[in-house]
Amino acid sequence: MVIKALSLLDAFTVENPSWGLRDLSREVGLSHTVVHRLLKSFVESGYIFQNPETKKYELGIKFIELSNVVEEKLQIYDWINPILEKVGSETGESVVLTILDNNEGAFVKIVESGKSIKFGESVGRRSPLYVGASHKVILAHLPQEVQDTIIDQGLEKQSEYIGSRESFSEKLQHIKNKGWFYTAGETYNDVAAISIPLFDRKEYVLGSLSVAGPAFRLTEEHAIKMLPILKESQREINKIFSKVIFPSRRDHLIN
Amino acid sequence: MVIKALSLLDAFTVENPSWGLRDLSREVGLSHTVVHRLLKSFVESGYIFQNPETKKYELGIKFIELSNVVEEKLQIYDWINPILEKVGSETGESVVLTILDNNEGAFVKIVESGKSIKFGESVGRRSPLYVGASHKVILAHLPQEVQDTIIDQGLEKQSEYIGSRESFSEKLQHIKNKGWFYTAGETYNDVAAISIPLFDRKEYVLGSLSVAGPAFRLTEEHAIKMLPILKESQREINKIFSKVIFPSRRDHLIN
DNA sequence: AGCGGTGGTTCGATTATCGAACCAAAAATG
DNA sequence: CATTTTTGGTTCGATAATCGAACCACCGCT
Repeated sequence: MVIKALSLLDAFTVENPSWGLRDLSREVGLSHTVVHRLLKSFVESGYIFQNPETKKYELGIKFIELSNVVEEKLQIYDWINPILEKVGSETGESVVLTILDNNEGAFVKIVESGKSIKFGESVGRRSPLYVGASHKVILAHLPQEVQDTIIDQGLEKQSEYIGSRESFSEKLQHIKNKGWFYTAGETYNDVAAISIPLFDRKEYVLGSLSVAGPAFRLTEEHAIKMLPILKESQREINKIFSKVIFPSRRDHLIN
Repeated sequence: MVIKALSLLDAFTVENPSWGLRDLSREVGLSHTVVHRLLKSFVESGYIFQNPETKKYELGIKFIELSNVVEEKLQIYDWINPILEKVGSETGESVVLTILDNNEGAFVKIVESGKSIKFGESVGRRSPLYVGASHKVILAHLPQEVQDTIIDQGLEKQSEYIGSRESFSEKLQHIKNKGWFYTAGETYNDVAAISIPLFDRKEYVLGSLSVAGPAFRLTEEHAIKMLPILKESQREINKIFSKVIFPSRRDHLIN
């Protein structure tokens, strides 16, 4: 079963990039013999590497190669990066491209600010749509029913992020009307961000563009000054995404 | 069989990033029903994306996420990139980091030159060790038996790259003695490159560092002037790779 | 209408997967 | 420092998923 095999890969994260056989089998809830056989296949194909000294397993360089295939296809290097970098140099803060994928938001590209205190997140981090400005601005532009089911999920798992259903729904409505969203110290105490949604050719939300930085530097007053450059970049990126179809799962969120 | 499933992914390259079901099944030599089921699992897990309009399959954004896990673990961003960028700015040409993986060399990082005519290759491209300067300089530092088997493979498949076994072996010996290698117009007519090998803590070859550019600009005379900066960077990268173990398959080439 | 192509599905024979029980060796444990 | 626990890894028969011929419906082209 391929899905079982692929679920192994999800265990390898920036925080936890290296796994022992038994630990991994416990993490994914499969017997260690199964995990061992799967890992052996992954190793043979070059997708997972076993450190010969520690015997621990980690992701192999094949992922660097394949990610480049995706990024070339998306023309990230040619078209999107320059825009993010422009925003970065004009604002002096970190710029984050978030993409909607299967009920979650994922950071797909981060342009770090040159300053010593920067946005500490890294590419590949996923979280539910109800946490963080960059994610909420996406959620706000999804259909009402999808918002409701995602709020339900949030109330079950991490109700501290939501509060009451009514206030959260109103907040989303408010975000949608404004077309952008600023938060300070919501997810992480010292982090502030301003986010603006991105759309595809059919005007469906696809992700968001954010400027993030330390809360003491990126005040709301300061962030609002960034709106013109954000809106300009939003238009440019929307134009790109009206031609290039982004390979993320969001069919079920739209129809 | 997971290996069969993973062999699908190898079909997705920069040149060929998008596949129809039937085309792909012919490419990998599996019945289309099998490929269909495998693709369905990949899609479900987010590793492959099906373009809803063309129905064609392509790699999903999960690969961008996982490649970031690898690169963070390797501290590519913190330590290796700055070195490559320094070489790039000092030489004004493209800089390429090639890694030895399973009888092949793979481009893992490329820093493009600012000039309009640049090195046209992209990350993820793999080729046998007997083609190109960056690969030959690796081959030259592998054990004699490994060299012989790889030369055998080359003579069978693409003897035009080798010529006679004796002259090729001598060339490799020569490269090893010099510790670097320059070529112009060998693999591609207009491309020249100078390469220097990289080693891990046990002094085994791990990859190579190259400066590449158009042959008319990157003459041998010009390339030799880059040797000091290349050797300095070689030392720095070796130092990094003596601490961080690179996740590439080369055990069988060394013992 | 007919042809050859596409993506996708069904179902019984086949074949790989699963996991308890098993090593040897390396860490903890007292 | 002998004992217990835990590690990565293997074996093999019962079991459950994979395989693929034959099958749709659909599309584009003569």
